Amino acid sequence: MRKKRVTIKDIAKTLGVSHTTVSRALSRNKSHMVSEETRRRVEQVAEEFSYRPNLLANGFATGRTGTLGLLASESYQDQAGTQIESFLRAADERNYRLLVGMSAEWGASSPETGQAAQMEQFISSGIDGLLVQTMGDAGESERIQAAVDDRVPVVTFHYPARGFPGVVLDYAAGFQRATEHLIALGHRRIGFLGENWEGRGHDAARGRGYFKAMTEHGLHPVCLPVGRQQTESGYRLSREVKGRFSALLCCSDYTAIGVFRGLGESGIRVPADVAIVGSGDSDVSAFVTPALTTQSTPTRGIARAAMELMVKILEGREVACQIVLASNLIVRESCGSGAVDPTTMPW
Amino acid sequence: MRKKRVTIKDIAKTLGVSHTTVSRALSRNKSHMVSEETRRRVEQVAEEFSYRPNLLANGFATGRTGTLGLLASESYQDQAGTQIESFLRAADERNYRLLVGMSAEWGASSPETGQAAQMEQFISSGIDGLLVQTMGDAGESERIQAAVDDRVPVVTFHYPARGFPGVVLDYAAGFQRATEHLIALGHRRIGFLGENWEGRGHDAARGRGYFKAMTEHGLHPVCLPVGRQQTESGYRLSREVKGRFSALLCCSDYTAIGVFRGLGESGIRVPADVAIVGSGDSDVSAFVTPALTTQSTPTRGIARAAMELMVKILEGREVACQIVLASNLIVRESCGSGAVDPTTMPW
DNA sequence: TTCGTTTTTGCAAACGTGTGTAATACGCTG
DNA sequence: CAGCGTATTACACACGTTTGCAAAAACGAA
Repeated sequence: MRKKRVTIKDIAKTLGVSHTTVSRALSRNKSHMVSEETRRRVEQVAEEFSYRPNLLANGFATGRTGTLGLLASESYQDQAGTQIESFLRAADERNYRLLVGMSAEWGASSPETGQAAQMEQFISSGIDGLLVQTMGDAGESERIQAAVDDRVPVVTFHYPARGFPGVVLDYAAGFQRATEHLIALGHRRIGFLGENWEGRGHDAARGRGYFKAMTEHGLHPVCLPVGRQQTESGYRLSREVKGRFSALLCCSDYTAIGVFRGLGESGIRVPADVAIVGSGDSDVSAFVTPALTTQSTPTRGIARAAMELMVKILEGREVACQIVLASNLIVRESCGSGAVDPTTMPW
Repeated sequence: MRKKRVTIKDIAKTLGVSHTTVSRALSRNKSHMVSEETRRRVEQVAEEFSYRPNLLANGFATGRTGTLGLLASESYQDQAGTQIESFLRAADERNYRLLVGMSAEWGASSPETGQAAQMEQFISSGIDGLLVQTMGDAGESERIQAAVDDRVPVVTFHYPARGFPGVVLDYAAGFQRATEHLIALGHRRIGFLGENWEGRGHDAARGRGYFKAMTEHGLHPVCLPVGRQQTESGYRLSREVKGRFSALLCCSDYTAIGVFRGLGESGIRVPADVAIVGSGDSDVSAFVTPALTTQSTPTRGIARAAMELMVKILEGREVACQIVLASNLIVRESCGSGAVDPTTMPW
């Protein structure tokens, strides 16, 4: 910006060699060697001039930039931080940089700021690959397909998207298990608090698991739709619980915390009067009172696996595969099946 | 990657004009016009071929890439998500892309993955400007100076860094006010739970405000150092509270939640036995029980202001300035000065 | 027609790096 | 000494775009 860059040509000039030689000396390349003598001299001058390669030019010349696009979904507000952090860490370990975007819901707001536009920008910026957080709603795969148009390899995470390799968390099985756990505890009137119900949106898979468990046991599934502000929504929805439900499944730990508060204000006790299960196993979930029984979401594991998959694909060692991660139920106090010392939990 | 890109030369060839003309037709540039007729034809073909400009080449040619580097600090784990999201939104509004990094503590782990290395990578990748989350510790300004070396404009946020424009939150004043609030409520034995105490680290400014208020009232300041896992640390530290303190100031809402839990298990009531103040005004803070009195941290405001400052600097409309944002105390239940309906709080 | 002015277009260089191919130098073998 | 292989280096072009400068075209007026 303000200072003139040092380029390989500057180094070449000082040493009286061609810039080609400098380039080869610095990028340890198998084809076409450079004499050990020259390499030392080049490296010394490079060090002396504190030369830094221009990654832009490098990427421009080679077609690979060492940058990946990460497109997170803003509907996972509460987890977004941990999720992005995990990816940053995983990318850093493999010496990749991350162009991060957070997309609004599909079709929401102006298409300019939508997911498709973001992908377009990322691809134009020369990313080597694209990591997309999926929500599992209908037509998602086709939209990604249309936007990316095979220009760059894609790895999805969270939900499966047809035709794309990805890391998938089995939310449905997890929530089915959670529901069955509640049923086993004797609950019959079990409600589901999720942002979306049936078909589209990122709570749908959990909804399916819940639905399956309920109907298989001849019980009637009921959904209370949660809004954007998860904690506040839980708080508001708690008013509708009284007498209707003996147990609630929340698609987010934060929703559950809002419910805690609301029920507490109405004098309803958790878990004595109403059992509650959350989702996400966020850092606080073990420390709220009562400690939250929750569906674990291995955010860091997802990031790590997705990153590894991407690298494999970029190196041509893998073509297409879906890695399915299990989602465990972490039983604490809020479901009423016994207290657990929070410090013994395996984070 | 798999498909061949459409370039301006392809368009030029189809129309039988030079690629220069196409370039000018597409980048609405004042100098050297293109006839209205030609422009229409170019735009039509570009549309037809679904041409996308190669931002890499563009940036390479112009020296500006439309990408900013955002270097967040991982010690703000709990806020990182909201913080990054806010920046993504602000960047998107101004049509900038964001290369995001999260740095370990200065000097921690290998220097390869440290903050300096990240900055180096970002600058090499051709960012137009660098947004750095500061922690306010000694020597920070010099380290940034050394790493960036005037190659790219810098805007810091959270804490002031000598010599750099930035958006600053007045943590010290905020915590001083919070401490005085507790003193006014009659508390004398007030403890401070922060990651760092005195001098370095990102809780130091809060510590100074606390220290000032305490000593000015002839009271003895005491610090309980918090570890990485804020919630868990709060939980553990709560054991040391009994009989020692009547009030605690926590540098994070999550630490406060951990404390809640620990005190509750020991039969100590909040706020009846111990008053607690948090920091961050995170989404859950109004919904835990008791609702948390907390120092507000206008995360979104910081991002917006920092982004605006950066854009001004890039456009040459501003040179150096520090924008100071106030940090308010949001009084809820946990400090014992009265209950507040959480839904009436101004988020 | 000729000239001058304005508008439009093209040429060529530049940005920093990588890479295929040719050139040079050296040593070895026959 | 000729011939050949090998190790090292240089030349030249490519990547896709912008941009200064000059050339061409268009137009109006003398």
